Amino acid sequence: MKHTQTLSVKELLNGALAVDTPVELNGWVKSRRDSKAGISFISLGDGSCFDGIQIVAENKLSNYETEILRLTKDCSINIKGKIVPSLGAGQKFEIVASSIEVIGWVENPDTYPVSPKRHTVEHLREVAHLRPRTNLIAAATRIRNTASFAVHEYLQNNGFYWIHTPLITGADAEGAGELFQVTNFDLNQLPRDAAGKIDYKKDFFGRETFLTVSGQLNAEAYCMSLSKVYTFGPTFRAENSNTTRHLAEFWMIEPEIAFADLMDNASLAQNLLKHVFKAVLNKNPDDMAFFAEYINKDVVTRLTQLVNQDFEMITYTEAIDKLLKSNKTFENQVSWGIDLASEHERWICEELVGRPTIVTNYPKDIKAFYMRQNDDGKTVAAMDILAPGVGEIIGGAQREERYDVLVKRIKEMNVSEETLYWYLDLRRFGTAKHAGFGVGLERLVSYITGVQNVRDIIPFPRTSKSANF
RNA sequence: GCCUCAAUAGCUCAGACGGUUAGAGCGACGGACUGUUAAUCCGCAGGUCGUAGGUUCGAUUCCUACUUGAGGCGCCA
Repeated sequence: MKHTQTLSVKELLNGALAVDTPVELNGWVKSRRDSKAGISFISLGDGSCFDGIQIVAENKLSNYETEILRLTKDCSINIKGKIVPSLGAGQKFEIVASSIEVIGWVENPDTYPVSPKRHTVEHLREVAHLRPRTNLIAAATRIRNTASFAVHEYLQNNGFYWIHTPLITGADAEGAGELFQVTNFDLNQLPRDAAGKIDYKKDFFGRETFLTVSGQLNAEAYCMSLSKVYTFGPTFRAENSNTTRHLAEFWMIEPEIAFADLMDNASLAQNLLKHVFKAVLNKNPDDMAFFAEYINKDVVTRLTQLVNQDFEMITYTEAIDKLLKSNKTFENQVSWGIDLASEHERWICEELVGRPTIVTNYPKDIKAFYMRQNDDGKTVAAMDILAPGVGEIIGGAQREERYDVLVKRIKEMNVSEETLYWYLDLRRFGTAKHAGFGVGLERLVSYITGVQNVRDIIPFPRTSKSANF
């Protein structure tokens, strides 16, 4: 039976144990400072929170000369000692060690890729298995966790059911981007039919299949029974996108609400985002302070303001009007009917509005087949939420619930009616107006933290020509 | 997919009309000092200048191709 408790750094720093209580803890050395007076200070981290706890190691420890003085960043150690009020500034509590056991040394600290200095994110991506040991990636990871949990929390508290939609899909016609094909064919010996075409009847699923680009269509089926549903999982796009805001594999949150229109949709999106912002501000103040100090000084103030402020709403037509009157020259010419280019979106949310902006009612010709046609015959009930610095973090719409209108759109836009028969069935049997949207988790966390590249928000980024680790 | 830029020490970067021994900061290592906090100060080691060709008496420097990385655009979340 152990006499001591093993606690996390977070618990200890929060004062979970009374002074003088014996304690045991495990973690990794963040830094070590020696005094020739015969005392070393080890900052120990275990990832439970941003800060490390200070370990005081005196030279009377049996392995002081042989081991303690050789500790470098990220050596793993076990400490037994007791918690005491700190004599130094900077922390309330510290641990006086009665024993320190080295669990794992760091080989060749001179070439260790995450040495105790600032590194570029580009370098850290090349050592993605070691980068969680940096303050930057650890903080982003904790915030990603808070944001994810807060999404579930908000939706669950508001009557939504989490639907586990499939990752493998036969629907290749969602128009949301290029797909990764899923097959167990031997690619060197593809079975052919009489016409010489690849015979997918012989493939695992007996048809062509792909990784999903969105759970939306499947979620809509469940929405037409459970009323308020959402998906939250990985999504795949085989676009050869080379930007700071695209990944081939990313996580998306897609709520879908029945008997709801575009305004209900926008309101849900806004409340969901505000809840997530609030949760991060409450649960990760230390991590956010780090981003404010090293990445973008505005990240905390802007989130704080947003929590208490409604997002700006503007129609596409109004946006075009403002762009035309802006007296600014854009690379891409502005006229009603164009798809907004990045420079236009940036101008709208960064310069015109200065905070996240909901743009609604886009021309139907630049949007997906399932979006509900407005009475003007020219626009659809779509919405994008644009965030300064990141661009589109949410895309959504009220869905076309009228069978005839939907069929007409499918034909006009050359979408495969055959593979979508089941989707059309939803309009034939008890259809109802409904709406939903997709939030890119990485873009959301990128906006929250100010970290510019989504490759640094997801643990192991997958992009074109890059799937290491 | 298109365009642009980059590749020199473990990391971040300088550098040279093409010409002996290629520099700095950080990190590592050694020392001084200190209840220290990204400590401070002193010192030491560390390089096939991305790969393959070409031009040249001579290329890390110029040219070409390739590889890798980054950024912008498009597509979107």
